[in-house]
Amino acid sequence: MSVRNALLGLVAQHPCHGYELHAAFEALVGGKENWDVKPAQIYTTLIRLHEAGLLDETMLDDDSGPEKRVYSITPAGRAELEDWFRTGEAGSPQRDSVYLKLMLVMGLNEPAELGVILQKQRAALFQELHRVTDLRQRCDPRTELAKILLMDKAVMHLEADLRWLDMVEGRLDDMQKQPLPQPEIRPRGRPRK
Amino acid sequence: MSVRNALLGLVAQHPCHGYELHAAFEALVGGKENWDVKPAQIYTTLIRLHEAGLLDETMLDDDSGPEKRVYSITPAGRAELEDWFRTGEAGSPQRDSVYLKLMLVMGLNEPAELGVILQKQRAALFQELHRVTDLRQRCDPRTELAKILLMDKAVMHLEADLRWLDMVEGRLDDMQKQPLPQPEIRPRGRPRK
DNA sequence: GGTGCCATGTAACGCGTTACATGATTAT
DNA sequence: ATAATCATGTAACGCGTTACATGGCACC
Repeated sequence: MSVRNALLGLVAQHPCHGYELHAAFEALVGGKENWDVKPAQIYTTLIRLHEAGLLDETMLDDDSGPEKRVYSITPAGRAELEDWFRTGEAGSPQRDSVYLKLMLVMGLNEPAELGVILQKQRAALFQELHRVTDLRQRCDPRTELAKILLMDKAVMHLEADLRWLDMVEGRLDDMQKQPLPQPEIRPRGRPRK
Repeated sequence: MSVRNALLGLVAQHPCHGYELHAAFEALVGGKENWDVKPAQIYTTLIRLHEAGLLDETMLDDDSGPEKRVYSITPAGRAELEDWFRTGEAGSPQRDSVYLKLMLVMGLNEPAELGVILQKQRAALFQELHRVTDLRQRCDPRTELAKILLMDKAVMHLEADLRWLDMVEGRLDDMQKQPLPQPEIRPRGRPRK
């Protein structure tokens, strides 16, 4: 959902065609390393924004290559953009695959796997942490402050993930004593009062 | 991508039909509060898993309601499940909408909006933090240890987000001195070496 | 025997990815 | 002229959500 809004915001700065917007988006988020948007998504999203009446579209044929669709923002688009700006978002809760793995493995009674999973997960997090801190070091603080902030956030989340893994490991023994939560299947028909 | 694997894992415990799996998934992740999977996704995902040869499907008509499709795991399915278990995942990098908002608003030269955005975001994070800590308090530590771990992770991430907002606020003045990163548009044709 | 709700799906759409198609431009 | 690569898309699919459809069960 963010790409859609980001495109609105970019077109709001000045009218653009798809290729420009792809490049602008990439510059905005600090390169493919951080967020690799594919051209296809740019183009299809622009079409939907146009169909929704948030962008105007006009064909332009300067004589420098293929015809371009140039988009500009409509009043409705600007309104939706302002709405987005003023809306706080709290990252959607708990879709944690590590948690799922642990629970499922416990259900399958393969306790030996538990250690392996935690180990692999820890390794992946460390590797990513290394990659990001590395990228961060290479940023020029005079011209890429924003990018640095992004990396800082990533680092903080990765560190939180690692601390959480420690917590989990500390409580593994306790957890193994608990059964998988059983689903509640209700009888059919109208509920008896 | 996790629903798919979670369903594999649940069917691996014992053969199931769609309704059961929906209930089992919900129990596994600790209720709609944490992860609200819609039945539609369960059913369509099961179909894809079957088409991919990871699940077997047989129709069952016990005389208690509509016919059910009962799924059981195939060897290929079990293999893919084990693969998933042994694979570490590091949450995909930086698709941060707050960052996007800040950058775009700065580009539009509406510096007054910056404070509003941070304020709304902080409010949303606090509210979510309150909701989660509340849920956590209500968990029974003797029977819902796993759920508590999930909540703890959510809390840690929300706290990280709030600390990051503080960092951002501290550097807002510096950031406003920097222009939007400009996209690089290359000339057409073959690059001159 | 209606009525309402529960169980089990199907259809249609939005977002995102991968693969492919088409024509333009330039180096050789 | 050819080949390479750039610029601009379209097509098809997976995941996820919302809305709708169908038929059985329980209750009045």
